Amino acid sequence: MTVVTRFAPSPTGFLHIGGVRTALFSWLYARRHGGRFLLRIEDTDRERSTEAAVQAIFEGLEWLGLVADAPPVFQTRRMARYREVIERMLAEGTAYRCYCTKEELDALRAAQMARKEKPRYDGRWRPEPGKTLPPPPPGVAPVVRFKNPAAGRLVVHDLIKGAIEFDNAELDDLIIARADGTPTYNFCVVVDDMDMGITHVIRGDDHVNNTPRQINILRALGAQPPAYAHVPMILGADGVKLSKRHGAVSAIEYRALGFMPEALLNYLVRLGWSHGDEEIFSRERMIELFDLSEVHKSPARFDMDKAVWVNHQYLKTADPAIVAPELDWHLRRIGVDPGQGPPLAAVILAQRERCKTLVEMAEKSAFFYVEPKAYHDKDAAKHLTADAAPLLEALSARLAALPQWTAPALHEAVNALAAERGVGLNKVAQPVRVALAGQAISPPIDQTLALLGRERTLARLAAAVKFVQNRQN
RNA sequence: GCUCCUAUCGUCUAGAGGCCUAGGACGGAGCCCUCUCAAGGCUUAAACCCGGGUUCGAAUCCCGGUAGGAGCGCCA
Repeated sequence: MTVVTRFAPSPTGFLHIGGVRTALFSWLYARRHGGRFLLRIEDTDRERSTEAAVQAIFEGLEWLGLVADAPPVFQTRRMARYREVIERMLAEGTAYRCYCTKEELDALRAAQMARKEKPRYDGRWRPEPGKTLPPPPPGVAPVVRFKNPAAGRLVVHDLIKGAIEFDNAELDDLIIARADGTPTYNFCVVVDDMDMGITHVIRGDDHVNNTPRQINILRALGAQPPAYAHVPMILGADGVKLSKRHGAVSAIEYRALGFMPEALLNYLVRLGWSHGDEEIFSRERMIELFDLSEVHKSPARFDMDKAVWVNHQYLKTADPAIVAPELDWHLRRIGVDPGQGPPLAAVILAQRERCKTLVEMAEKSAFFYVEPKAYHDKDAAKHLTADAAPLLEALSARLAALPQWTAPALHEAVNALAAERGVGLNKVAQPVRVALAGQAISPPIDQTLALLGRERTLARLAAAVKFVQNRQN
């Protein structure tokens, strides 16, 4: 049997990071078993679903590389099919019409709560042998309810949580079609999973309580229920359900925060899953090792510090050709055109040890492409001093005459100057840093010079000398 | 209230009855290295929710508490 998994978000907002993790698990499981991963847009809630949200889902999944193996299924385009199945169930007696009004139902619920019972439909329109139903009241459009088995137990063999038992008596007759004829969530899910040939439903564990109902509907339809795996949700740092007030919850926000897609995936896969002491997993390695049976049953908290650490591991080791497009995106985002200046790959190699995120890398690398707006106050005060000016001038003259503009030659030139003047290397390097980068932070000075190029270097050294002189007057 | 789920350092986790004096990672503290910022190396503090049982032996199995979470919609 070929494994078929699916990710089924509802387009009512952004692509939630918790959703990304279940999508990742579904994707990995399919890949691991040579199966197929499908995408389904659950847009039956016309009120809240938006086209923008659909686009956000596509965009997020594409950035992360969690691509489906077939075009997405939209539930709103399957209404005819749902109606057909409802008619069939009505005809077969596994569903029935219920003429209760919302007001009646609200009153029922309130009464049950007052009696400290679990609120549930009392079955007043449920047909039973020997039971006489009241005549349908005029003017009430009926809903359709599923006729759930009244007795017996049902056990869900969850691939993550193990056996979970439910009493059918606990499950009431849920509505599968509204008064206006449109189908409801639990019903659509069942029909879609059946029609799409889903073999493994991997979803958030807020759905465990829906599972026995869905299995019962599937059985009523004569279909073989898929295997289920309910993954625990992701909590914020404070242990409360991850929400907007925790900062970034939308997957795409992590791009803006400076994450590499592979790093985000790596961090996410380690939340609730592990393989011994390994921390870093390439896509291939995840696919090779991932297994639902090793997914934790308990929820995990999102730890931004660790996520950033993982990101740094990727920046440090990834092929610069992979990082370059992302850095390009971030530089342009802050108004820097990396077209004129050193190749991005070379800058990445020089910067990646000291940058944990692409935001940081872009900020620290902008000076290779544009003039620093101003000197960092404290750094200028400390390093662009009267003592430093002559050193900058001397270095400038030396560099202007340097035959080879290469890191080793530049290294030699700077060292020689410091030695001749009898000062430590830092006495030269630090003022040069501020002159070139605007602040006392940059890659090793020889690399910085090599990347910046002769023309820009000489111009900025001259400007720094002028800056010192102006301040003295 | 009812149903269902969960429980190892601050956080993510290893742990399948003796290998546990509970291991790793992030973060913290300290030291070393060093032209800045980093990176790196070394050292260190830090946890089995509680109570019963089973067993020669329990973080691991069972029961009961406690705490947290999810669900109980003509939402998905």
